[in-house]
Amino acid sequence: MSKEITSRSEDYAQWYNDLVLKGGLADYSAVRGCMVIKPYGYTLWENMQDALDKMFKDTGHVNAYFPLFVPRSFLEKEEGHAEGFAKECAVVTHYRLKVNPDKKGTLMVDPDSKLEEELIVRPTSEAVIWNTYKDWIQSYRDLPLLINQWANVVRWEMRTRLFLRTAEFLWQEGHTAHATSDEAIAEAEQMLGVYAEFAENWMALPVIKGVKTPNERFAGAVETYCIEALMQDGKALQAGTSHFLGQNFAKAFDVKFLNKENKQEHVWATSWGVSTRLIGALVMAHSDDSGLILPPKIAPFQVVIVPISKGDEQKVLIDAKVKTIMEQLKAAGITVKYDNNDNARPGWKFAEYELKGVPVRIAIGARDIENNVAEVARRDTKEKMSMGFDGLAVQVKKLLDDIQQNLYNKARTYRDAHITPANTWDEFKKLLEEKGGFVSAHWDGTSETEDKIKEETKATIRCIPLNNAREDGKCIYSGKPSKERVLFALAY
RNA sequence: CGGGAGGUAGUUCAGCCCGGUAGAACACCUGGUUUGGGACCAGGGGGUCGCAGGUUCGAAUCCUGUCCUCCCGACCA
Repeated sequence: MSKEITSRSEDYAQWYNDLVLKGGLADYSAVRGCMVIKPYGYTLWENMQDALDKMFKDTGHVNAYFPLFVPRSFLEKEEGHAEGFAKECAVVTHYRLKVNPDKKGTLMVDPDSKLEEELIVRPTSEAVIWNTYKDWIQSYRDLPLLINQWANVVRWEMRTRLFLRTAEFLWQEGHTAHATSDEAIAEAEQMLGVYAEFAENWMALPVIKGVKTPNERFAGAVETYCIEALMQDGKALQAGTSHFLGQNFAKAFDVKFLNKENKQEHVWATSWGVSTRLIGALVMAHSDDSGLILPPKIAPFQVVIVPISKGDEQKVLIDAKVKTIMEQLKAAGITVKYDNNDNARPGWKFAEYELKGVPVRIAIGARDIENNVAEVARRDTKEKMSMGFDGLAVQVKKLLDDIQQNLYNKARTYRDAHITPANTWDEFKKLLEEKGGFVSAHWDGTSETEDKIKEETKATIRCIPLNNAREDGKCIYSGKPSKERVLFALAY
């Protein structure tokens, strides 16, 4: 099998696919638009889940699970929401198959099993959840309701890409209900902060926090907050969103509570989510032409040990030495894999674990045992160093921290170098075409202008950064007055 | 959903134009030699040629339909 990775500079799309496939994260599947997440990729996702889940719980949330199917009538209730998702829903219309009488050995939909009301495979769970919340919320004492669910959702996209846009994907969706608007807005902002912290501290992925323009807003939301990341090809990727839903869903599903003054009020809502798309972001942000580079904090395993042995006697010696090293590393909280598979030689394994992005590789041969050192290689810089066996865990721990920090710094430097102000329309177009990245420019605040710019350049407003500096200027396109700059970019 | 390319062994692909017994490399299995950056020798196993029709004495190859994948576009809270 070819293990060569397409060069990033030659064909970015192919480079990305190679990374995912050859890095062992996922495979294409025989089912339209869906993918198989392999154990290595799923372990990565589990590590991400663990970190996020802890952050959710630390901010007072609990997990629950709601049904996969949404009756059509539920989805219809919030109009904007319904329209936004209508075009990409998988619909269950029948509940039974039967043997095809005209053709033995094949099955057909039993026409007698037609459902009176279609069931939609959830593209998101607001509808089902708000229908439930109606029964759970009666008084202000029931609020706030802070619930998250880990689930799969289905969106029938026309064109799919591994992790970035698949027909079915895994995610978490938080759905909260509050007594006041302020409290709900604070919740939406808090969760955006959680996402940003996760992206930066765990994934080593610098992100920009901001709000979406009305055009890019979630269907049914009053305000959509987002974190935007920059990929190595200069395109932006929406990495997570948090929505202030106002009272839209409360009104659509008639969710009211009795306040302290004994008056009925509609509750205020938020929803927020991140998905396996984050894995795509990770892949595109940190990898090189040798393969993936995974941040130590979420890597499926942080260290791989490769033995280099000549003959069975050495093998026994090395196995014994590695055993003590592994105990040392594990005691320090480091996850480690020992690959003493006989089939592959060291050189093959070196290349393989580089493809998989394992942060640190330790090679140990008889020579090393004699000298009381191990050869330690870091994936991010490919630098090799010698480390004594004594206190190895402490040094490796330090190295892992260093790699985590270095990945962030590198991505941050690249990102910061790719936020460029543009003051004229020509400059704006030139920047998008030649340099890529975020272009910071004045915008007159209208959807019409936003649409026109998209039509002419394919660039969209990624976000209006939070805490944006006020600055008087003129719209890059229409020349009308503007009070602040917004970030444009080509996006995934 | 439009345009393009494809689907043949576990993987990557050749064979198709011009119909005539199913191929290569890598991977896998056995034995041996090896092991510090993708080892070598010898032997071996493995494919209803995506699926369904049609043409033909005969179809991986020609025709029609269909499903799936990739790339570009449209679409994408």
